[in-house]
Order: sequence, then C-alpha cells, then structure tokens
Amino acid sequence: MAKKPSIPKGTRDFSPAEMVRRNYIFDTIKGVFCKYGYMPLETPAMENLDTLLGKYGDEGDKLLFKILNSGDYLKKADETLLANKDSNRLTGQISEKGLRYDLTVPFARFVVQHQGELTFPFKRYQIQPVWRADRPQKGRYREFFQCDVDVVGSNSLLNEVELIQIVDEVFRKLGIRVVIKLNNRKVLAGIAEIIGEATRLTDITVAIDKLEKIGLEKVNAELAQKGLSAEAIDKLQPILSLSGSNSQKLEQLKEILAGSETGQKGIDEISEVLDVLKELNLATDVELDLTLARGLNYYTGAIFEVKALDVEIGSITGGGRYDDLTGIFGLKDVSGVGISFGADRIYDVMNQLDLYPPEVTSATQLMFVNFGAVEARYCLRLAGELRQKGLRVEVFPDNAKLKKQMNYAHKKNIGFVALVGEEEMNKGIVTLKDMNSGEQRSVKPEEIAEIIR
RNA sequence: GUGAUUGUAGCUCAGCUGGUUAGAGCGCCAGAUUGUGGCUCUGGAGGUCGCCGGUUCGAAUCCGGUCUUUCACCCCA
Repeated sequence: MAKKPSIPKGTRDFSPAEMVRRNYIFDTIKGVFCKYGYMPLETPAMENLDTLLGKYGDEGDKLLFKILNSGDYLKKADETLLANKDSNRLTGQISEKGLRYDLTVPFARFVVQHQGELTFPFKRYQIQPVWRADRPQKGRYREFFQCDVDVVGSNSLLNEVELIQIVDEVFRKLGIRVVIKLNNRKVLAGIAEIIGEATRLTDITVAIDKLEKIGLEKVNAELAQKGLSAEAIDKLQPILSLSGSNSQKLEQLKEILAGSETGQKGIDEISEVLDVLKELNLATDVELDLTLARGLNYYTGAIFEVKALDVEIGSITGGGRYDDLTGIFGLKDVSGVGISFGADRIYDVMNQLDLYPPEVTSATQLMFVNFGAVEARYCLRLAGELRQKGLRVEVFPDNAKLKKQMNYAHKKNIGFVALVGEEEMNKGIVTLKDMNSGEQRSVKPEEIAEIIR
C-alpha cells in the first residue's frame, strides 16, 4: 500500500455526518446572537506577527504558529544568528505572519483599525477556527473553533446581563443543562489587597482557579511555592471556603473586603448584575463563584464560565469584561465584554447526551432508481418537480444493479425509493417503496410529496 | 517545553521467551437472489507489520532515532 495520507497533529476532518451536527450547533448559536443585535465578523486566518506577539504572555508566544516568509526567506537572515542556530531571534527575520491564536485580539485590531467606520456600542459575533501549537490531549486540539460574541464601547452592566441571557437561551435551545458561574476581577483584586499581596494578583488567580480540580491543600501549596506569605494564605482561607446563597456570599464578602475600594466596586457590580437577572426569569442558575478566576490577564471586571451539569468536561463557555483591550493598539478607553462558546466541547456534550433533533441528521428523503438513460431523464423531471415542493430528492446517477442502488439508499438512510421503469412510465405512475417498513405501492407522481411529508 | 503511551488489512484488534506462507471480527467486492436494501449462506480481493537505521543465520517481535496516537504536567477552549 502507498503511504497513507494524513493530517497534521491535533487537526481533524469533519465528515458530512459530523458537519450537519456541527452546523446545527453553529446555526442555533448564530440565531440567538442575531436576535440580540450582534452582527457577523470574519478576520483573516493569518495576522501580522506583531499584532499577535506579546498579547498572550510568554507562554502564548510560544504557542503561536508562525508562517515562513515567501521566497528565499533565509537570504535576509542574519549570518550570525543562523550560525548560532538562534531560533528565537531568527524567527523575526524569516517570519512576519502568524496564524491567529484567538478571536479577541484580531477583533481588537479590527476595532482600532476601523474605529472611524464603526458605530458604538459595536456588537459582533465571530465563528472561526484558531490555532495553537500546543501539544494535543483530551478535548484540546491545535486547530479548533471559537465562537465569540462581544460588545465594545459600552461600560453598562446591561451588556453583562445580555450575555448571560444569550448563554441561557443558547443552551436552552440546544437542550444542555448548565450552570453559569460568575465572578469579578475587582473582587479578586480586592482580596489580594486585603491579604496584603496586591502585586501577586496573577499568581493568586491562577492558583485558586484550580481549586475545584486539585483541592484546597494543593492550592495552598502552590501559593506558598509562589512566594506568598503564610499569613496571606491564612487570610485567604475563609474566602475560599465561602458558602451559601449568592446574597449570603455577598454579605460576607462585603465585610471581608470593607477595606478595599476596588473590592467594593466589584461587589457592587456583581450585585447589580444579579439584581437585574432576578427579574428576567432565566432557566439557568447563575452562581457567584469566588474561585472562578480564568487565566486571561486582560479581564478587569466580570468574568463568567459555563459548566455542563450532565457531563464532566470542564467549562464549555467563558468570558469576561476587559477595560483596555484596544489600548495595546493605541485606542484608549474602549471597554468591552464578551464570551466565547467552546464549539468543540459543546459538540462533545451534544454527542454524549444525544441531543440532536431527528430532522438534523436526515438528509435525502427520496431517491429515484436509475433504470437507464430514458428512464433517468424522466425521473430527473419528476425529481425537479418534487424539489420545487421543497423535498430533498436525488436521482441515482448510474444505471447500476438495482441491488447496489437499493443498498446506497439504505446506507444513506434515505426514507423512500422510487422505482420508475418502462412499465411505470407507460402507466404514468411510480412504484414508491418505504425503506423503513419495506412496503411498496403504485402511486401517481403528484401524490408523492403528500405521502413522504 | 517536561514525563509517559500507542502504531499490524479500509476499521477494531490478536500475534507467547525472535523461527516456514502474519491471523480474526467488521466492512468491501462477487455469487446464491437477471426490477428490490436490511437477515442468512458461499467465495474473493486487500498487509514491504508507521518510517529510517542497528543487533542476529533469521526481526511484526530486541535496541536507537524519527514521525504519529493517547494521557498527565505547564498553560488553556
């Protein structure tokens, strides 16, 4: 056998059967975005490297896929760097483009670049693949789809509320039971302040974000290892173990963070969002979770995450507010808030729970058997008429053995097969076979649509 | 980037401490059944055992490298 063709590590093909399911998810999500006034946006798969570099931290820079310059790209490279095999510094000379790492930074770039043409608040959604040179593992790929919805140019907390409504509606439509976890970076900053480690906010958030996964002991160990004082870790304990209803948690927090202005601001924001939500009768529970931190450093206010209740898979949607995302591209004071639906994980959840409505997976409704050139032309006309009535119809292209044609219909899960040979043509009828029951009968062409529907 | 793990027919996998011609199930093709799929039976095609090198009289089997799969860590969706 010849060498088997393959695809790069961490990438996937999507078969027709998978695509109809994925499209169902995307269409459902798009439909909801649309209802709230968000418009579609697409940006190029590749961006200039300087747009991408430095936006995701050192770790992120390493995970960027870089694109080699065209032509004789080594010609311009520095001899010394080449001789020393200094890949890091050489990269800048032989590559100036990279594949996008997420949709948020290209979006920020777009907003800055087109600020004159946009009307604010600007609401867009974007569903496109992104690439990361990570090592693939369970549920993690090198090419995967993000499904972002953001609004920039408005500080109102109503945007946070709206995004939560969208989450609620999307998952209700898809039939996935979820819980929305809510927190606020200002609260986390307040906590860091109160325990006397204001400058260690990132280390603290990264560590407590793991609480659910690795447990309190290990989180404390990690905090100690990062250099937090025992006293600070001690002060943190009651906060990590806060329990009760949202309002009970908020009450306790208010006391704990009494000394922190930022912290108070965060509490106010959370309270307001929860307050407005109360009147909206969401199907989904919104839970204040102080251990929700999310790694991304650019979040400054609300942060949220959505977890499936019936499947162990981690978060399937997440996001937050970022006050200065466009600042890195020179546009100050444009606040935004957005969330990203994890399409691949949602797909996994949908599959595991088998939540697709039956019409999603059905394709062709009726197939005409091909008995030869003359019969096929006759069938083509009938098929055309049925398609006009909105039926999904195909005519088998080859005059193959009937067994093969029937088998094709069977494998493709086609509901009905029409047999039209010389005899049927002369009589002006078709023999219609129901592939599920095996029954067949002679009917007039104009009756077909009625029977199949 | 670190540490493991996997690779044998289209697919899922057997193949012992190295020893003739590498097997099974499913799928595929053909026939039983010339205008009838699914079920059954019969027959057939299909593999330089991921790739490169080494050890050996002899390698799917042992060793090294490389790619790939899966998993954990880091980080993240």
